[in-house]
Amino acid sequence: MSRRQIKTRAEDYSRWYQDVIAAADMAEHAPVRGCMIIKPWGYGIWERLQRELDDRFKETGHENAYFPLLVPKSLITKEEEHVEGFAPECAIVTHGGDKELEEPLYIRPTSEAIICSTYAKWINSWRDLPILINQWANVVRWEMRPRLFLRTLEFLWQEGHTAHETHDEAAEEVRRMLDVYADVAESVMAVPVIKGSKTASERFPGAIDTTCIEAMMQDGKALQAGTSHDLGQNFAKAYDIEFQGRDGEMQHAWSTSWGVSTRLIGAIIMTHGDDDGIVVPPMLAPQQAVVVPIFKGEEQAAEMCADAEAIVADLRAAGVRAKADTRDHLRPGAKFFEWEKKGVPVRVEYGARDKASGNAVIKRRDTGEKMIVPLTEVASTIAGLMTTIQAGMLAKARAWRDERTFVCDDYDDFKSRVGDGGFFHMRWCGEAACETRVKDDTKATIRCIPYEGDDDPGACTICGADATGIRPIFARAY
RNA sequence: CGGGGCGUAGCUCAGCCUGGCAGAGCGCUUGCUUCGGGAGCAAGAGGCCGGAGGUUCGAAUCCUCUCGCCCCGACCA
Repeated sequence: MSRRQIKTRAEDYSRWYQDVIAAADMAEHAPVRGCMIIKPWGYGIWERLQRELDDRFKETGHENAYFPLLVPKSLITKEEEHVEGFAPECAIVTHGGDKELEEPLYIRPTSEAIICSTYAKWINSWRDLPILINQWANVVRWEMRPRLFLRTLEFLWQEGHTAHETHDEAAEEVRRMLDVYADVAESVMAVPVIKGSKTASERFPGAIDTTCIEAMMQDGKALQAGTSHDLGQNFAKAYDIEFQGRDGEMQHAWSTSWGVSTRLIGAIIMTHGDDDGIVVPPMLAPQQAVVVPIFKGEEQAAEMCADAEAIVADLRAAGVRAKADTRDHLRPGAKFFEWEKKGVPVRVEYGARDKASGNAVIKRRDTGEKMIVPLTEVASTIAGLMTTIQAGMLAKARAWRDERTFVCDDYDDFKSRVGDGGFFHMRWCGEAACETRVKDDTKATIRCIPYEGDDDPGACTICGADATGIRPIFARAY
């Protein structure tokens, strides 16, 4: 029957993840450990995602710019916490041509250093603020355990860097961009997320507040899908971003930074994929519909392929990204499997039988549902399906997550269950000691303290001391 | 960095223990037949057996060194 190339999720989740990427032809390992070659199907998804993000950045008043890859060591080391946080994972260039450099150059692990030091030159007056800039870039972090898309040494991302006159403005920016991320995650990627703040121990090095969106993967583990940082005046002080205020006094600017990366593709895979491959949400699918003509012999091939192209033209006119798979060295079944592994939202089958009846067969990737539709209605049906599927995927993912989200008041119960995955809302006294204890006991961490929820004061589930506010989410994470 | 495993065809691997012509499946090329869920047959192409050194008449196989990768643990978008 079917020749399975993909381990099932139940057999080996981690293997499934890798198999799915290979089967969908999205990416492969590069010669350098931890580096990734992103192939057209994977990159196509990234391009769609970039566009959705970039449009929203522009709508919220940001402009794109580009800062260099190489950063002098002296600049990197200015912000103390920042250095400590990133130094262990920096790649450093020591030679230029055949000469050893006098000052080593860091390959950016993130661009606060180069951007903030530049802002210092750009900003003199309160009239120069705010500065709202984003850049699309690659960064390098020498990670120990790479995984395609989720954690690679080099990855693609965007990083927004803004500077403001007041802390209120900066804080507003931090939340505005977090909202943008949450919107893209849910309405574009169909990945439900929870917005919240990190605890001190999980904060970006140098930030006073790190906000994040957290998603739950199908194995119940959490994935940080985006972050937006309130940097306070820490970087302004380290990099001398000073301006003369409305009152004539010199003061330090308030800065923010925020980013999402190609990791989001990993989130899509682990949120929507099934044992047959990935399932790409319609808004991100490089092809939303593929028409497979079915034919016998050369004459019929020409005829059915022409008809298939006509269906594609209808689909495009209806705003659907579509193509016909007219390759003649593959039989229809092989094509069906190929596009299924790639996660194309809808497949159209069209052969002599359909031609005779004036219909086409439509198959949904997300539900597997097959329907027979009159030719004249194929384009409009599929155009409608795009929104149906998109919404269905989000609803399904949300239901999955909610089923694995628990309110827990018994630490022993938590310890015995957290290994199976899921989000656990427990009361927390706010002490780092309790976080550490949870991590030592279970490898789980506080993923975030959500913004939405009810204050629920009581006893800290871990130590029994007083706990106030919204319950944090404890979970194992990627 | 600790523990474990692996480097042989594009891919997955067998062969190694016990030294003696370089192998299989998949993929690829060509042809014919096929074509509504991963096609069949036939003929082909494809190799510095990770690298270096050693033992030997002879090394993919034995020995030494080296490089690289994968998996499991300590860091992370």
